[in-house]
Amino acid sequence: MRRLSRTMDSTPMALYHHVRDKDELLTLVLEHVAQDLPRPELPDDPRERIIMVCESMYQAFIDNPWVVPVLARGELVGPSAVWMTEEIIGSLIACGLGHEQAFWTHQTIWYYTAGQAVHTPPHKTADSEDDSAPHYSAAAVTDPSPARFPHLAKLAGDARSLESQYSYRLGLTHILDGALPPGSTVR
Amino acid sequence: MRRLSRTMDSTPMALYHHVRDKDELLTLVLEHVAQDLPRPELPDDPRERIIMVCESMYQAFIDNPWVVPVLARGELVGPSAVWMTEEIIGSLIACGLGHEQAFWTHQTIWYYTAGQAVHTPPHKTADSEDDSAPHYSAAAVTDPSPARFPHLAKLAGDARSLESQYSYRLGLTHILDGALPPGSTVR
DNA sequence: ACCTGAACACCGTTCAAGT
DNA sequence: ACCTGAACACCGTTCAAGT
Repeated sequence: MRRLSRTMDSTPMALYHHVRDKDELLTLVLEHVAQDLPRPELPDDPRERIIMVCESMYQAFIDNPWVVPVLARGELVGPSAVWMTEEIIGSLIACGLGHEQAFWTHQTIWYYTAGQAVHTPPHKTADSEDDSAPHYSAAAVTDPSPARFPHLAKLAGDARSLESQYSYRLGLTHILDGALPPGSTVR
Repeated sequence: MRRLSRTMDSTPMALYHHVRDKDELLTLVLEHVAQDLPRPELPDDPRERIIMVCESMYQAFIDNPWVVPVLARGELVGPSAVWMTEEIIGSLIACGLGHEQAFWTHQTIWYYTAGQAVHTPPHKTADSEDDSAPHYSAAAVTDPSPARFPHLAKLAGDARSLESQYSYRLGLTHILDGALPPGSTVR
């Protein structure tokens, strides 16, 4: 609130005349973002629809990282983004799931998406400025002892390239493969 | 830091003589928590091993919710918890995955686990006290218009019971079913 | 070596007051 | 109706000083 009011050359308290709370402000911005989300043309195949909706949802989180912790508090999604939930559940049903299964699978997808979004560092913006203040940075698990952690040791070298090859889509397709009835779609 | 020092009847600055940073302190506590984690006896079947390790990982997050955002910053896991990663990747390989596939599937599981942990509200502790300060609470998607959101409308009534029936294990098994080669285990 | 006090630059929010 | 200033109760951290 203080920072925002500063960018507007105003006082913190001016904001409180338009908004009860920081929470109310966040909700309003959330809905604003939700309204601006592009609504892509979806393919006919329900499995492909799910993937496309989920990827735009994921992209929305990457573009607006602050949203994820706010949504995690469980308040609201911004009504203008509800079509995504509807679309995912509907397409899951079209893939042959029952209503309950569809709901649960949506839940799984949601957790996966939010989890990855939380762990994806926000865009390096211009004002990152490479800080160079050393702070305390813990030694990562760069070289695990091969004796105790043989598999990690084997992976250690290629960790970066492996991580870069991982994609949101990969995990999503695994979830779908595991949740959808076999043969629901050509694949 | 200030709050902690207050509970110790000390000054904020006393802490800084033992620790460079808030980050260093967090890392130390993180490692302390990691060391106290119970290490369950694991079954022989690799798929069951994965499930058991993941569930204790998930339980650890539920018990220590503050850990999740800290880990999300990507610094460190606490060396004493690395055995979990090793165990999961090893068991995935034992299920028939290649090293890369195992790494990626572990990644998927991790995102799913973190995502669900973030969304699970912390234990209602005694000091929650039901606040009763109304604040701003957004109207949830309780009754979606059946015209625009037919599936959500159908689910709306049972949302609570459906959510309560959902379990961490369900999503996890879906991921495993989708990621593991077919017939890798009896199922 | 270990701790303290004062200070700096932040937060969200309340309350009484100004136009 | 809209904005302000002073105040309260918070943050993490630095810096000079005390024992």
